[in-house]
Amino acid sequence: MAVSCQQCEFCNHHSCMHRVPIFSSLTNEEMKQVQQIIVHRYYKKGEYILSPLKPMHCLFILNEGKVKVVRVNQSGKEQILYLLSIGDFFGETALFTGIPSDIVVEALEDTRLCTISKAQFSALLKQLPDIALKVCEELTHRLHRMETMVESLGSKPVDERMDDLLKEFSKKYGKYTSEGILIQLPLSREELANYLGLTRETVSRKLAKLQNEGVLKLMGHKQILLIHRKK
Amino acid sequence: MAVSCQQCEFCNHHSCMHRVPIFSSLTNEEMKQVQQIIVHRYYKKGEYILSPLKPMHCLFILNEGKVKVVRVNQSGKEQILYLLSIGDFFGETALFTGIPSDIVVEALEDTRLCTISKAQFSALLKQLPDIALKVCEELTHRLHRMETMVESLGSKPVDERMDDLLKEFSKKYGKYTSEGILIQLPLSREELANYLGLTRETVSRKLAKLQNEGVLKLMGHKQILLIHRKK
DNA sequence: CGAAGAGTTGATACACCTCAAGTCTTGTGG
DNA sequence: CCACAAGACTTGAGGTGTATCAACTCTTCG
Repeated sequence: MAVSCQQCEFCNHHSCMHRVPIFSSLTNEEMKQVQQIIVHRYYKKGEYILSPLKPMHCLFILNEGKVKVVRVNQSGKEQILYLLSIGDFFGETALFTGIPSDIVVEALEDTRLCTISKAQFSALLKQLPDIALKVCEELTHRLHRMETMVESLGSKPVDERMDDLLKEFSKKYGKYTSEGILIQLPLSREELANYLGLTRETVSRKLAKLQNEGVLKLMGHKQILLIHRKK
Repeated sequence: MAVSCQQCEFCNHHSCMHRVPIFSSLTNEEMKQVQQIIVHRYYKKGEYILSPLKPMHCLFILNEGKVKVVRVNQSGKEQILYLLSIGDFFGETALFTGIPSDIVVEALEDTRLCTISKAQFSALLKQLPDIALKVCEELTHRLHRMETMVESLGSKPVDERMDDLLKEFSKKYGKYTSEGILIQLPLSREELANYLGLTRETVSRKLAKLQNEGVLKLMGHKQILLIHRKK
């Protein structure tokens, strides 16, 4: 259950502002002001934060935890669009367009986030135009990310998509060890498949193949050790 | 060859401004001011407007014609990302991020566009913050479009992707006639394939199948008649 | 420790890709 | 305006890789 915590023990409001790119250009005074209108919310692992059945017209900014952003099509198949972490935001579609929300956002871990209502964010943008610039930058990065994903799904062979995924995950979730890079997987095999446009079985087989080739080592269901030399 | 036309016979500078969403909120006075810094360029059908070999750090706004925005991967395969028409812009990646340009933009028809240098656009955004808001809106629409494309390439069967393409094209390029919707195709079969993540042969076969089913009628290489009842 | 859920592996089917040959458009030049 | 050549498209045959279905094994967590 989501807990709203205008003043809660979990977080230092001041420090969390600094982690958010779209507010990075603000002065301390301005940040204090933004803190006034932020509502903190807390979600447990597995909870739905947003879905077409439960639309919320506000901007969500991730403060702690990880979420997946998913499209579910008519036949029930999921396509993962984003894996978001600290500093990332979502909910922009409802804020800047009239398009009804068609995404599902689910907490992959216990997650804490800041929310700002549409009305208050609009007012904020008018008052502190620098934020709009930062939002443009962030949106452009996101757009570039999606374009790369379109290229990948549309015209890259599956093996290459797997390599790219391992590269991405080693950067985002990997830790260097003496034997290689240890990746803490935030997704199940099925979710990996839904990210890559494949089936769970194919992902299994591809990972097994890479293990046989000595590229990586599967450590239980939730960790992968990338052997050095291959990135 | 690109022709720069600060004052040219092709275009009425004033009227073209009104067609561009990102400038739609401006007063006449402000529009006049924007017109001062715009450089018009003209490209012939088939010309490359932008490519990694010829990066240009400016915002491009389409005034007349159509362009395709493409990613080309190492093995030479093309993935079409966007088909842009009047009022659309591109070049935002170079403007808002430090990411080197990795797209190719090619004129599908004789094309006229407005360009604004990075420096002047930055100044403009500071001076007229409403523009930044409009840019956010447009970027969000583009992002939503790309997310739909990711969903489509990642988790929709090919037949459904074809249907979606026909729907999209009938809206963008179709004209109502007594027999159905006549689509003027801006793309070759190969380009359609590069848009859908398929091969030219598969597109041919799918279209032939739809023709056999009475859904559409192929009229030469560049037109499709969508028979009524099926959208 | 045990049960439920997640993952793996195998056999088979099928859809798309590849390669190749042939046909049709289209636009140009006579 | 017609003929023709080049390019675009279509069609066929065969191969490949991923999806599907099913049985089984392994992790994980209460």
